[in-house]
Amino acid sequence: MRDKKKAVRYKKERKDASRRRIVEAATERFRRNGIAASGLAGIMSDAGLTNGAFYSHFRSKAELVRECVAVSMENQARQLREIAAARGLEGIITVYLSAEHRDNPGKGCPSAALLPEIAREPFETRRLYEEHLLEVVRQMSMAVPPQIRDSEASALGLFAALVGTLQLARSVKASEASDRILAAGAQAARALVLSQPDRY
Amino acid sequence: MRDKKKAVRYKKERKDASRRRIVEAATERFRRNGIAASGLAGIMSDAGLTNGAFYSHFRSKAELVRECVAVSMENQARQLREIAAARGLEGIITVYLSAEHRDNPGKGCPSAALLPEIAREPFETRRLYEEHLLEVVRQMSMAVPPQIRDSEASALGLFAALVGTLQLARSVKASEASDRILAAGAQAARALVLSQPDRY
Amino acid sequence: MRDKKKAVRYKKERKDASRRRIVEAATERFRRNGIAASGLAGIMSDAGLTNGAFYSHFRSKAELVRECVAVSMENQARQLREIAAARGLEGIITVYLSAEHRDNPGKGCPSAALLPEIAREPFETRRLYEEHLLEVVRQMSMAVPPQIRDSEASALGLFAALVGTLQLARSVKASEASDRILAAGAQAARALVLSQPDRY
Amino acid sequence: MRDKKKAVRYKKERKDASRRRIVEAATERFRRNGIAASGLAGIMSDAGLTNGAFYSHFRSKAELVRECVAVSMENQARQLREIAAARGLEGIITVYLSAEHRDNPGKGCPSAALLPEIAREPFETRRLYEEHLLEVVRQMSMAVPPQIRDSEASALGLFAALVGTLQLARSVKASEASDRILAAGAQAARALVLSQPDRY
DNA sequence: ACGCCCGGGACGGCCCGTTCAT
DNA sequence: ATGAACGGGCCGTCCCGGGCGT
Repeated sequence: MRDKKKAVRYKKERKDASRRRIVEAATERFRRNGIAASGLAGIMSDAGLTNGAFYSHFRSKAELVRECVAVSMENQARQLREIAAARGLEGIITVYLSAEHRDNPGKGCPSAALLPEIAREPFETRRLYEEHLLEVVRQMSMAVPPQIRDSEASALGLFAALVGTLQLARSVKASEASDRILAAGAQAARALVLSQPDRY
Repeated sequence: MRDKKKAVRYKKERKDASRRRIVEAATERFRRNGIAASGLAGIMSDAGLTNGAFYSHFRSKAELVRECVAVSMENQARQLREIAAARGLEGIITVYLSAEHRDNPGKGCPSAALLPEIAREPFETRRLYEEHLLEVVRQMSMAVPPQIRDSEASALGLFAALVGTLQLARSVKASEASDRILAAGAQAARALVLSQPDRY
Repeated sequence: MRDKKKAVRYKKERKDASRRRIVEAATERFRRNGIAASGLAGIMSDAGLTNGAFYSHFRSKAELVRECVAVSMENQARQLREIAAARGLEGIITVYLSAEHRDNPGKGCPSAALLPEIAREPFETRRLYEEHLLEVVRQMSMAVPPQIRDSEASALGLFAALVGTLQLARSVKASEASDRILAAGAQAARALVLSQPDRY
Repeated sequence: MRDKKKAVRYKKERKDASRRRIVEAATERFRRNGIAASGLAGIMSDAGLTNGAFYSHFRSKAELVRECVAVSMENQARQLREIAAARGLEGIITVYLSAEHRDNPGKGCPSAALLPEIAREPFETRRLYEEHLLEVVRQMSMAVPPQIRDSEASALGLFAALVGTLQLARSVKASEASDRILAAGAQAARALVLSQPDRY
């Protein structure tokens, strides 16, 4: 009995390795090229597999999308918690609105890369997104200075500003305006949540 | 001779009317369903034309996208100017973050509906977007209270916050969280640009 | 106005020619290889077109199947009427159970080639088949000798015997048993409907 | 040594049991959905096994098809013999053309369900089918009344009529015409082989 | 050595953006 | 302006092979 479990476990780990590679490749492609524009064949190829293997891991592309949303949002929540612990909201703003983040959408914030597409996904995907979004916001809200009353609302406003700023910066990339947008967004973000005792 | 000119002129007007209908239909569809997910056949059908007529108006779908970006951004700039003149930034925030705007992406802000897709478009489209974005921001910046020093940066930060907030609200639409997001975004937006008496 | 109609009419004829070629190619392939085993690409290729042209003629493969059922059954009804007029039921039996018919399913009776698949098709296809089947049987029943009381039932029984016999002969083809089956089937068919005065 | 043999024997029995379950599941699916439309995955699932186990039992789907043809035809021959022994040809006609047989193709006559597909199979499958068909016909021919001279030809004609009738009835199933077809086919079948007193 | 199931290609129907004769 | 036609891509499913483990 224990042997069987072990064996199953071992095989499961092998399969999970493939599954993880698929999810990683898909998350990268989705954020870089969009969901609709990312074909399964290309994703599977990135994962070192062929398209025929896809359906032993996922029932449909929609299921893969849900998995990618869940995984990438969880990763983001974890990263935000770490940055917040080390450098506070200032660190989050700096990292989020960095040129590196702007120039690598494939590895960056899923919200900045996918929000309009997520809004058009079926309910189940949106519900999943909301769940993880609230967790992301919660991580940020815990770093909001105590003198700001509604920390969750503040974190939400901050996150929205970050997402919007990054998208704007990406849409005008290859121009100096992009850096100005990042700077303006960072200034606005700081104004929103950094302690400004003279205002209270 | 004059008659001929007149006839040509007349025909040109008819053609322009068709072109305008195509752009209107496409703008609506792009904002509602996304660019990649909007087929030319459906757009042309909405415009009361058939498939084949498209290429006498545009060289490619990419060119249509550019035209739609330009036209919808111009419309937005005009609307913002009018709202700003009548009700100031407060009016802009209220209208932009209204439930009506959230629930009708097809008639709303092109940036909120399309930014991640625009970011993946070729350079020329992004250049065009930047041009119109700056005009939109300029309209808003003119309504920024004078005591705020860098009015353009403020307007940029405000616009980014509005766009991000609306996208978040749409991605969890039909959830009670959506209204909370709109409220939090509006609060943040007001904090960014509205008069703050204690600062005087 | 008349010119326009003419032009439209002319174009319609061109389109109908393509459509007819598609239906002919599909009917041939369906009867030869079965419906499920016949891909649209091969059918379109037979029709001298590429797969992309299919959907300007039919909304789906199912619609093509219906069209093929209707057309091939109509053809069969017409052929049976002609043979019956010239040579009576004896001619029908001889032609239907000929080696040529057995060896060319692609050009032969759709019922013999497709009945089990038709039985698994959606209702609309089966309804269509029934409609045309009754017409086929009616053509045969008109040639049933008057001394047989229920001519429609007799024609039905005859048609069933012909279909079953042809299918059996095809399933053992490449063996002398096939000819014996055709002969036995023909004998049975004649026993069913040819005038046997001593029995009444 | 003897133990080993026993173990081998035991294992062989287990393997044979698996094989039998596969054949049963496949026979059911083939007759219900057709050969081409029945996937191995579904068949193996019905048999309580997984996809990959298939190829330790059969070299290919075609081999499974042959096995299914052989087994189901043998079963049919046995059933026909039993019915003939108890109730003669009248019993065979009644049972074969019953509503129950029409409505349960998955458990019924393989010829009625599969003949056109069998006709398209490679030579070896058709040879196998012929072999078993002749046995089926022999069982029926033994019940043909002695006053009919060529009992095998009569049985062949009868079987063809039964098969054709059942297929027609199935192709218009859920229509009132279906029962009429069964009745007409039964009448024809009886006319072919049952005692005709006025001939004595 | 039977069974599990991941994986490989190929192809299925359908739809896309684009062209061109009318 | 029409819409048939093109060619290629989409997601999904097929049959089959083979490495691993009981």
